[in-house]
Amino acid sequence: MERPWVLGYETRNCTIEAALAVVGDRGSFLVLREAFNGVRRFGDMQRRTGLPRQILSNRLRALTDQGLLRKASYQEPGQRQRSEYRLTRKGMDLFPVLVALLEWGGRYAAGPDGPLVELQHADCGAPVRLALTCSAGHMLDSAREVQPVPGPGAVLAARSGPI
Amino acid sequence: MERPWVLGYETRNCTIEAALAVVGDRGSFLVLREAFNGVRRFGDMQRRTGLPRQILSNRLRALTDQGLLRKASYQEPGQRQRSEYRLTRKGMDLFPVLVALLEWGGRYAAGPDGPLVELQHADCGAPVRLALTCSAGHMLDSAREVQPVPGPGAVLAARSGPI
DNA sequence: TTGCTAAGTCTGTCAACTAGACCTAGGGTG
DNA sequence: CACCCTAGGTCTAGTTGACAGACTTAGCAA
Repeated sequence: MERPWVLGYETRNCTIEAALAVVGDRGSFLVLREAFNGVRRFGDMQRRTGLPRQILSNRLRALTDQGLLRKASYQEPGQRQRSEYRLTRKGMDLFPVLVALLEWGGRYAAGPDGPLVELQHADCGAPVRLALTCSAGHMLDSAREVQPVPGPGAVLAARSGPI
Repeated sequence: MERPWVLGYETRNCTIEAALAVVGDRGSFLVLREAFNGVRRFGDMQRRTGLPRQILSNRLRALTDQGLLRKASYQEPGQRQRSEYRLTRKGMDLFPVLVALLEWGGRYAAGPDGPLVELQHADCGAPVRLALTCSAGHMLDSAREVQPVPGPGAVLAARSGPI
């Protein structure tokens, strides 16, 4: 059997791993999900994610430190000043990850009633989808049509023993 | 400030949450990353993910139980029969999630040298991208152009107190 | 002065992760 | 035969992290 080429390369500095270091836990995903739903306040986040307050606090701080969220102040009439959390551009750019999870969950893990939330194009109201395409304009239906190749950051492994 | 409509609805049975219940941890993502790279064997997975053997064992079993991987046997000449793990269709359909993470990581978390792996369309060799589109054919550039609306599974919350 | 609320922090318990040693089955070697 | 080698695990002990629930804080209102 032919071995995949990646086995000859280092794994260090993988971009997926770097991304997972920022959002690689359930809590962060739930927080981001709510942020994309427009939820901004601590208490609302807590009710909707079901996370313990401390975990939520940690996640919000971590996501803010990483620049995915930005802490802002708001004040309702007759209330003191409070904080809310808003997505930054960096955070918003994670949207495709959430959409991909939503689509997969809808296909394989949904309840009988269908999804709780659907996504519409704000301009035209049509449903939003993720599409895998190539820059030559072809649509890809499956991971099988994709070939991983070494990128510019690929480093040959110091081979210890036979590969 | 207007409150987001989701606050009036239940959070139960969210499809994102259901998806996260299957793959919502770092280990599972790393295993899937390697599976998409073509890695199939326990030892190779262990070296490349850096996961402790026990965690890897747990994740492989969990992903197999969930039907994302399938355990198969292989035998090299002069070797005893061993096991390998291959992606099922259900597992392969998670590919967009990994691609989304890869793209985000490439933009915001990559090292100076660029990505380790690039994705090519197997047929034409052009680089593969994930695109957010609507079914009317528009391309969306940002999460801001997306409007979440209640889906068929949305359930109004039993309101306790003012919303 | 007391109470209310949002947004936290503190504490104790329990589950999960981690490192590292150990085990096992089949084949090769002396 | 007796022994070693390897892939693919399991076992154990120690540490970290998640969780539930109580407590704290700041500002406004009665």
